[in-house]
Amino acid sequence: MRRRRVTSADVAQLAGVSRSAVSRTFTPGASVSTDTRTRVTAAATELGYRRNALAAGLTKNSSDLVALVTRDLSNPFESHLCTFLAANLKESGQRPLLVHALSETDVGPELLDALAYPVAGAIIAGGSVSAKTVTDCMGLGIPIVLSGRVPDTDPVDVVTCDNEAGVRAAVEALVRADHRRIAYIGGPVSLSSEIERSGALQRALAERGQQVHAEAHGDFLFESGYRAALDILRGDRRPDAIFCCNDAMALGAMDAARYSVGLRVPDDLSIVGFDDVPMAAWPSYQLTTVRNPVEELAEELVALLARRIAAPGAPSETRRLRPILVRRSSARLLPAAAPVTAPEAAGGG
Amino acid sequence: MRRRRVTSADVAQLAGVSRSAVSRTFTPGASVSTDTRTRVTAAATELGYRRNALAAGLTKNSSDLVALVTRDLSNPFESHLCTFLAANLKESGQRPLLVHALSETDVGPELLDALAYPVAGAIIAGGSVSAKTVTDCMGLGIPIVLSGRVPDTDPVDVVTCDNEAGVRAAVEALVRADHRRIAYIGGPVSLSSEIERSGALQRALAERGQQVHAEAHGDFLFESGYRAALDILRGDRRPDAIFCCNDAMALGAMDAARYSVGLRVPDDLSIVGFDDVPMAAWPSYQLTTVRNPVEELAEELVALLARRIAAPGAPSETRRLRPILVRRSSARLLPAAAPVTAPEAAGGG
DNA sequence: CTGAAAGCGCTTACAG
DNA sequence: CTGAAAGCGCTTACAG
Repeated sequence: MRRRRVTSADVAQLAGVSRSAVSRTFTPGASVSTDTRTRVTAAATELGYRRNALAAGLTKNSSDLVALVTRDLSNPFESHLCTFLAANLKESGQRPLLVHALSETDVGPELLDALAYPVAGAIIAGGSVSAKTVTDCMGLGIPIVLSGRVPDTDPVDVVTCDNEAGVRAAVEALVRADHRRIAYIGGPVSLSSEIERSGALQRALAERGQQVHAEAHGDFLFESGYRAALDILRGDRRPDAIFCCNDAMALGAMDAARYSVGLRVPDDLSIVGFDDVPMAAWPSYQLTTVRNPVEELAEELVALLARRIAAPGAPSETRRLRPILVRRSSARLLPAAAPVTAPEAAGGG
Repeated sequence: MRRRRVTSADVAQLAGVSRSAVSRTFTPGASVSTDTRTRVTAAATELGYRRNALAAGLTKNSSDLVALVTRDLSNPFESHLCTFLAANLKESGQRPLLVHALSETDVGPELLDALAYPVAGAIIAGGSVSAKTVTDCMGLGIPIVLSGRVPDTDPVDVVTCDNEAGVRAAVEALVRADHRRIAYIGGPVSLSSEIERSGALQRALAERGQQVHAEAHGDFLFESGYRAALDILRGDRRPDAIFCCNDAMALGAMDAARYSVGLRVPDDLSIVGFDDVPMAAWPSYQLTTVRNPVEELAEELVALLARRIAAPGAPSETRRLRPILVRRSSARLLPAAAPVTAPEAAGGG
């Protein structure tokens, strides 16, 4: 029972105007008389006219579609980010075309495939992007902004958090509370967030005459944090703190410490995460963590994309958002020197 | 530096064939000679040709786009479902156009808006749909399938789990283990999953000569489960078990019981959830829950949509998936009568 | 401000 | 199997 779609010609006829007039009525900023606009609007309502975005896009060779690339929506940080991205995109009159990437190391294939649609741009919310993919997109004139991942090669717009400052704040708080054997659970070694955070950890510790006490790697998921913690905690030289590259692994590590090794957190072992996903605040965990400002991240990504669309030639930009150390009971820390919620307190050194 | 898009005409010229031939080469099942196909493919590769999905869709008045309607991707069940939906859609050659609904009670406005694109259909993964919205979509000839929500009016395709059987299995296990004061934490009273599960709970208890011991309602989020549990547990007549309409609230309830009221779970209080989200299996919770088969749900939704697209006139269908009671340590239960993982064990009464 | 006309890139009967 | 031609529904110079 698929009715013939009502077109601008139908509306034009009913309103007694040309199709151009109909088009103009629905194009913000176009010049139409009030009278025409009124009649067109009335006719459109009566007929239930809905502009065909496909046809509009064809003509303009662009659309209100934005490729939203994700890797794993089951990852709480990623899904949280996508919620905010969806809201922000809607607000700016754009629609997310969801691109589900398979490979952790390059979302290229799926992204390129999605470019069958003349998307206005692409936002990489999850997964990584190879230098080649960035080049390809730029060659095709597709604006692209990345969340969190800093590719070492091509210049591209990125919004990420200031990992150095975040890690530094965590280390400072741990060391000040006399932690001397700080272990690390990292993510996949090729990812920029892992590279930046582990590097920052080494530097921050070195400045304080320490070094990473033990290290293991996971895949950013709970289970891998659990296993990594077991590896670390079963060695002879037990750490007094574990810093984790993200919250999901930190939660896993905490469960391993408590339920498999029988340690008290934070009395026997402090645990610190990174991101501040909703679960970090749950009573069972009360995870001390570096808050990755996800709401701001979403806003900036959409804003940066808009800027890039408006000015394709502008120099690329990397925006670093201020993280905040959120003190909860999973780490044995001294009282904060300054109110932790004040913006100054977020700074590193 | 937006290059002119390479079109089928460019490919046709290079290959020395007509545009029709190019189109046929990229249309599965169309008749093209091997020779033509080879030359077209070569030319397309050389030029970096990418079929313009917008133009293709315009002609066919349909597309490979499927509206994927969500309400809150921060909800673990919903995001988990979307992960699988994205994978299944990709497999069937479709692309999700992400529609972010604002209202819990009717995703209509955003969905209708998204129909500016000639989507092949719509999948409602989150949020509810009003009868009017269903009618509107059917009037527009847009196939629509719902996850979990059973609208009381219009006939529409639905995939949901057998709530009656799931709740019954949980109640049976609780009662068999001598629970006599079973409380309930429900979701928003207008949602079909709430209606079905609370109804099933009452019936299952009534058959065993019991009734709901106490009741409170939340919004399916952790915090609301926490608060609802406090309400229930602070009354004089303390329950010996709480059955929750979904896992997120069950986890909140467990934390409230343990950390705010000081109860031992399951010694003082059994807690049972519904869904089996990943966190339910975490050592801190070990939540006994009714598993909502999310992977199968995603598969069936995509399959049902495909069927509906192929046969628009077929009678509408409601598929109920078999839930399974997953026994973990949050509820004091007797050993399962039969192997819990065997399909027969999922049955209700 | 307005309309006639061309064009966006593809697909699909149609005729061969 | 193949190509010429019409058409999908809209937008955009262009001329008025």
